[in-house]
Amino acid sequence: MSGYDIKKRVKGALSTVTNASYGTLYPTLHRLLDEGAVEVQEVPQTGRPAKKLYQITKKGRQELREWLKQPAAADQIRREFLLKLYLAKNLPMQDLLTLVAIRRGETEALLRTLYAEQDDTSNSDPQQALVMDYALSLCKAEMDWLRQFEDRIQRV
Amino acid sequence: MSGYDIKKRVKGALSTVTNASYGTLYPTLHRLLDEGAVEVQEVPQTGRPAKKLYQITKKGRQELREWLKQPAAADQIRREFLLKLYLAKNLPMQDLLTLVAIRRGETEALLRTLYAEQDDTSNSDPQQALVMDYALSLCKAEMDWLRQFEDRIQRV
DNA sequence: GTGCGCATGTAAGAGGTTACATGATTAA
DNA sequence: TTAATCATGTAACCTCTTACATGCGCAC
Repeated sequence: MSGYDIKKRVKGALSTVTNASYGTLYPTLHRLLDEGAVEVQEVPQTGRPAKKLYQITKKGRQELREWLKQPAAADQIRREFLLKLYLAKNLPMQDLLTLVAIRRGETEALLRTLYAEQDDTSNSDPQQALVMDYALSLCKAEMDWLRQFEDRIQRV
Repeated sequence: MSGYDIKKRVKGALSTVTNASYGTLYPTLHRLLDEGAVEVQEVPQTGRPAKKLYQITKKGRQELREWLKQPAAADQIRREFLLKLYLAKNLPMQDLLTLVAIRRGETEALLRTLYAEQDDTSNSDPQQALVMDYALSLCKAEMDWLRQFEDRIQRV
C-alpha cells in the first residue's frame, strides 16, 4: 500500500484501535525502509507525485511475528467526556444534560458508521470484521449506559 | 490536595479516564498557580518536604465551569491488543490463543479491582461512583466479547 | 537492612499533531 | 468556482513519560 492508502485504512476500519497523521506515517515508512522491513516500488503518475507502493519483506514479516508474540502494552485511553462527568457537580443540571445528550448523539453516529462498515467489509477481510465487531460491542455498551444515565438524572 | 494525593486519586479512581505523571502534574500545578486558578498553603513536616496543599480559587472554579460547558474532545484511544488481533493472520493459532487468554486475565483483574473500588467508594463520592459504574459496564462488555471470541476460535 | 510510602521537583527525550508546501483532477 | 480527492513530504511545536535527585520514617 501507499502511505496515503494506509492513512485511509487507519482512519476508517482502525479508528477504534489507533490513529496516524502523515507527520508520523511517512517518517515511519522511511525508517522501516532503512531497516529493511519493507521495500518500495514507485509507480509514476501524471499530474501528481509518483505513488510509492510499500510491501513488507521477509525480514519485516519475521519481526512483525516477534512483536505480535510479545504481550500487548496496556491500553492508552483518554476520555475527556468522562472527566467532565466526574467534575459535573460544578455544573448546572441543564448543562450536564446537554453534555450527555451530545455524547449520546456522537455515540449513535459512531454506531451507525460501524454498522455500515460492517456490512461493507463482512465478506472481505475477516480481521477487519473482528475489530469492527469488538468496537460495536463496546459502543453498544456505552450507548446502554448513557441511556440509563439519562433516565436516572431525569427522574431526580 | 497535594500533588502527591492528586496522583494517587488519578491512578486509582480515574485510571479509566486519564492519567498523569509527576513530570506533567507538578509543572501544571505551578502554571495554575501563576494564572491564579489555584492557591497554595504550605504545611511543614518533619523529615520530608513541606506538603503543598492546593485549593481551587473562585477564578479557577469559574474557568472550570466554562471548560465543562465546552463540548468534550473526542476520545483518544490506543489499544495495542486490538491492533495485534487485527494482524493475527500472521500468527500461529496457539500464539493467538495465548494473546487472548492474557487479555482475558487482565480484564478479569481490572473487573475485580473495579468491583472492590466500587464497594469502597459507593457511599462517599457519587461522582467517583459514576465513573466507576461506566468503567464497569465497558469492562463487562469487553469480557463478554473476549469469552465469545475464545469460544468461536476454539470451535474451529 | 531492605524496600515501600511519603513528598517535592527537573531534564532529557520520546512520540505525536498541526500546519505548511506543492499541484493536477474531478465532482457539486 | 469551490471544495474534495489524490499524493508526497518537512518543520515547528506540543504534550507527556521516564529517569533522575533528595531523603526521612516505618514495617517486615
